Amino acid sequence: MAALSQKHDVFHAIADPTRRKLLQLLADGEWSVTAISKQFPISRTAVSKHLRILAEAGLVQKRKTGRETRYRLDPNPLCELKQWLSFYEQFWENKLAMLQHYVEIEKHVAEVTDMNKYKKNKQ
Amino acid sequence: MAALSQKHDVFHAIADPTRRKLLQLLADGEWSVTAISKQFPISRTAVSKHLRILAEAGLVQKRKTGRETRYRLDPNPLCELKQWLSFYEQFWENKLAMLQHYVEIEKHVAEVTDMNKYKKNKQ
DNA sequence: ATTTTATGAAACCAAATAGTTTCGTTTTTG
DNA sequence: CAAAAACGAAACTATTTGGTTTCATAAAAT
Repeated sequence: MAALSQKHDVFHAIADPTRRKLLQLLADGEWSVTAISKQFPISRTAVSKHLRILAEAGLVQKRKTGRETRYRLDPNPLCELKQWLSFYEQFWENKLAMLQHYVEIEKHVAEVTDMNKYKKNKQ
Repeated sequence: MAALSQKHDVFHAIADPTRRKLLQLLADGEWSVTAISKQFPISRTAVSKHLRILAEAGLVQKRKTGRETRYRLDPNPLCELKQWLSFYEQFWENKLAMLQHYVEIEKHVAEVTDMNKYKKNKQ
């Protein structure tokens, strides 16, 4: 269900370093294609194609405003990645003491997950 | 040390669905190339090449025993992925609304850093 | 000693990737 | 209206990818 076998999934989308940089940039807000392109050493068309791939993976959303097309981050598909990762965390959490910081996050997640059992709808 | 810019990084390694299945299989223990190949519809040589890519990314380790080469999971490089992901977790509050508690810290950082350009994208 | 098994290297191939340049369309600006 | 700006589609190219088959080598089994 989460693993819809579309042409461009999240794993593929984030495999490219340029696309990861695009995501990082778009975390900052909404940008037009030209504005984005100025931050990269490749052509506008190349950037545009990367954005299309990110959009197909659901990682960005586009909005037309006049002659501009603006893109913004949509991080939701990264949940699939997180789920995938979570499976492997059991294998490393005992090994790596150096990840103190991120292990802390895990603790939080674990606590929250436990809280699910008696959660009150807060929305 | 984790972020060595080698030819096959973690992001690239896990982009391929076959390689993800390999990792999943190897989570189960140590397997010889032939044993692994029997679980896949592709040739042994193809599996072998995938394993090499995984090994270059540090995600599996190999051990020769007699004429066999056995591979096993090494999840440590996934930490880089986790770190990458952790940056974006602040943005997907819909899915992990319950993490608000923790995310508050991150939001503070984000606001201070990006005060000028911060835009709220409600949907 | 011979054969079988396990494996990687090499050569090859089709398709996908990441990039380019060119061109047409739409919207804004002068 | 005419020119410029913003963009995507299309055609083209070089490289990478994921797969194959073939072959050589080392270890195990007969």
